[in-house]
Amino acid sequence: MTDTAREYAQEKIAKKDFSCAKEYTLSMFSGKYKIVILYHLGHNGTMRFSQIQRLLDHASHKMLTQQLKEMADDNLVDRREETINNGKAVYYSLTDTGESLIPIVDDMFSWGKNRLASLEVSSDFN
Amino acid sequence: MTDTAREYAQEKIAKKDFSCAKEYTLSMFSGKYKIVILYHLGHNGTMRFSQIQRLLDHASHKMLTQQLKEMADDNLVDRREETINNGKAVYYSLTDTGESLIPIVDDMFSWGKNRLASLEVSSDFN
DNA sequence: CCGGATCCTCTGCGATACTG
DNA sequence: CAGTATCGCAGAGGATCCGG
Repeated sequence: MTDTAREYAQEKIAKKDFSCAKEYTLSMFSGKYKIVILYHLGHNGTMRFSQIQRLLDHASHKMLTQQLKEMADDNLVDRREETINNGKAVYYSLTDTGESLIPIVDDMFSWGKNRLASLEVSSDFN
Repeated sequence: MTDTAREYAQEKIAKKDFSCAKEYTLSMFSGKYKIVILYHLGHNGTMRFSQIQRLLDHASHKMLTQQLKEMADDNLVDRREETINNGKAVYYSLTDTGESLIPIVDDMFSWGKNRLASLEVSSDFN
């Protein structure tokens, strides 16, 4: 994102002003794809960059790198780089902090699935 | 938002394609201020437009109307309009569907508060 | 295979002004 | 008071190229 809300919360925290719980919380989630990334890492464990990219076929290379970098800065994901003979392989996994978000992420998606299911049922009457 | 993700999910659903649980779920939350609005409506009950606006002092009039309209379209909030002698008063409250999100919203914020608290502690060592 | 830098396009969103 | 319409710009984000 390089989102304004994100920067706003980070500045306050940098100044030891912790009176921004809502802004802060949102800044953890609000990035494009972040929740989906958390979800996949939570359920698949460690993944390479290219694996994540394959799962998010709408996300551009740039966006993905950006989001993952932010999440690493926020200590939600771990980034481990390995150099192979020809190139490099980068592995991402959840930190403990990232893991602690998984229940919430799961709740969000199961809420969504339920809601979609009820929409689907009521659409039978069209 | 008039967000692309939101439109994407809505189009699929309009075409009776329900294979977009993640996109759909995110499109419910991802608007600017939506989570905070949910939070306040969940904890304060029915509120007038101007009351909500006072709580979100960073949100412009335009954005608030827009977000509230989207949430009403998504059936997360109820909109009740009353005409007073001089002008009009608009009351917003959560629908049952909106209510069903409150536990998740609460979890999000309490997660954020915990996380902030631990950041605060570790900053004592600077 | 991955990430960063540059360029260029498109859009989110604020400001303003107008309706009821 | 609440919502809509128009305009304008900063910034998000895609495409592409390069460097490791």
